[in-house]
Amino acid sequence: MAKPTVTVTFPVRDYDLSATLDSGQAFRWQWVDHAWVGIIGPHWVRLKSDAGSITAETAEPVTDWHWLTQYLQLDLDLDQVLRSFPEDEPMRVAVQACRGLRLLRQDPWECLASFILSSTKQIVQIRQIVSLLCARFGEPIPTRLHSATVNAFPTPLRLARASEAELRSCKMGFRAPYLLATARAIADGQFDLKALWAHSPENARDELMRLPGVGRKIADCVLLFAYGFQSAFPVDVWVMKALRQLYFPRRRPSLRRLHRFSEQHFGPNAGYAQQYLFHYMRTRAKKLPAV
DNA sequence: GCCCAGGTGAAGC
DNA sequence: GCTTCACATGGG
Repeated sequence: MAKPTVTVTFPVRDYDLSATLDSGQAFRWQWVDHAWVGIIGPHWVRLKSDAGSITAETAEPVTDWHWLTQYLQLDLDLDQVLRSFPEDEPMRVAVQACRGLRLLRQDPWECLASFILSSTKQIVQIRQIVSLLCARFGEPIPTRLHSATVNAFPTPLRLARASEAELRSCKMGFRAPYLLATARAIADGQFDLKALWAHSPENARDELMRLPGVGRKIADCVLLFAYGFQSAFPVDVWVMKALRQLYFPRRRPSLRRLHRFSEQHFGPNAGYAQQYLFHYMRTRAKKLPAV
């Protein structure tokens, strides 16, 4: 067993850390003094990225870094994923625009709760809501920051004990009853997030969609960003725009049609392709406000 | 003021 | 099956 340390460096290839942590998968990462600062489970962590490596710094000595390598998916062969994409012009452009973008492997509960809060919200606002929720209900955890206290993501049990009004005070509006009911279902043991690991993607999706406030899109996000079902293909407003503009320029296909198209067209790593399309559309929109 | 945001659920056909 | 609407809140 390795000696406990507070820092570690991993060699990486084709890993765009900023694109990955800032692409609307996770909502707690902050860019502070040329580094990404965030919370993974009970760990506060600061990440710096160089040409061929990622360096992590924690608050307390660590022997087993699996929680981090798993979260960042450092063992994934990105080339193999990119090679599985369809060879068409839209995918070439999207990959070229953000090569090195990765999918994270997040905690299912945090991912589920965060995306329940995401509906018809901009990413900056989702961040704000999640931040308020953690500050108000999350357990304090050790940090190397002197300026602020840092909290873990609140447990289902803690949120289950909250009132709807308390949740609404975190600016989540009409999403409050959904989050509360979902937290209670999980805290009660009526719903078992761990059991989903054994399911097929389709069954796991059906299960997730039984939860209040969880429809097809949010279920697909959880399948993709937490459970690692890489065929899951969340279709939000940006991906819908991407598919319509890039693949159906002068028609207006239904959402159902787009789902069928995504299943047939993008292959076993469709979810990865989706994230490239999503990020491409968003960054392009930022650079070219007219389009 | 307006329109939009990593949507969902209920109600109407 | 589909379409329409309400639902809070804040950014541009």
